[in-house]
Amino acid sequence: MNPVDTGKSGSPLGRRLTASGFRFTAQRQHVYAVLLQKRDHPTAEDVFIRSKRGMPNISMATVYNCLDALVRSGLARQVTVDRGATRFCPNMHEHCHYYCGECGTVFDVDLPADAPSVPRPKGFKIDHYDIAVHGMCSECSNKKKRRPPPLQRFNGLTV
Amino acid sequence: MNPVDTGKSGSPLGRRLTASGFRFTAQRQHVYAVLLQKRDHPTAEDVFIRSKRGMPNISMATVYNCLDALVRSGLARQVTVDRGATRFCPNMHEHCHYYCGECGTVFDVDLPADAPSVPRPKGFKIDHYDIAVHGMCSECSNKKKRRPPPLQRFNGLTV
DNA sequence: ATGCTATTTAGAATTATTCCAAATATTGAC
DNA sequence: GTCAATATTTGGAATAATTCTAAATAGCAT
Repeated sequence: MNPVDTGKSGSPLGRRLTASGFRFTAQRQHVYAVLLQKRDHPTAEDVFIRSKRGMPNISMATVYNCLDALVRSGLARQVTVDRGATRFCPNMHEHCHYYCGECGTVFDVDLPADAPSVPRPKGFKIDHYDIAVHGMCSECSNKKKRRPPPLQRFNGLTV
Repeated sequence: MNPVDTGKSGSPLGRRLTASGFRFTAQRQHVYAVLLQKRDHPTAEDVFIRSKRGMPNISMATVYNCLDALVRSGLARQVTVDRGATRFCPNMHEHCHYYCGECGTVFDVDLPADAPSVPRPKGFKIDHYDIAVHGMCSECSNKKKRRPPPLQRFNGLTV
């Protein structure tokens, strides 16, 4: 069915959860499937809405719980590129996130093998690192070029 | 007075703000001084509390506005290492943030001159990038080693 | 099948941030 | 320096994001 796993208890998903001390539940399986299905870095609320399609009674609290379990089990990553809702990403390859401050899109770019390793301060135990690149995607820069004037500042907010 | 600037209108601060289309105000000057004073990556609320010491009538909305203006003027950076309140950092050198998931501390580590540059996808205009290293600081790892058992899981939260 | 305990649920509660409208302050022009 | 134009500040309300709670349910080891 799904490109990656989403299987029963003996599946990678089930094993990962169990190995991290979590139980394998229908909700976690479903939320994980939802994450894999559309890799557009959805927020918890996005995941909630998508999850309800196949599991109408799932609750927001459960979605948060499942996402946490997935993150703690190494099956997904939290993406906090800016203020506002946290997003989630099931891509566990070493990659960085490109964030367009115009339209809010986030996309992955795999890091080259000769990864830009980070300094390791004495005593600090590194779990993982996140690289977020902020800027403007090509679509948005094109739009900007065409329509330059209609731009005003209200209370420090550019609209 | 302050190690960096914080001066009057002709100061770096004033010039930076003006160059970005912002006005130079006492509140922005004060908030910036507060940021420089204790570089522990305070949240907006921390900044609010600290700012009230020298400027008792400043409001939370103003603190947000000032912090935004500073960020947009290139005088401070937003630090979003995890869910929860955004933090602020006046260190504009190229550096990365080390975040201890145990105690929540964030500290800076300057990047070596031969910086780990990131890929530049075609058409994407890079403004800046953030590197957040997640793990456990030395203090916390020491504490953990000494007291290993008292650790329980409540609703997916490790306490 | 049974018991222990994690998980789920709905909704309340909390936290973080943004919005609003009126008062005030800054800046540039005269 | 005065004035007008407009950005900023304020306090409070409103919204958004996340966490908490207690009771019902379900997973897993025995």
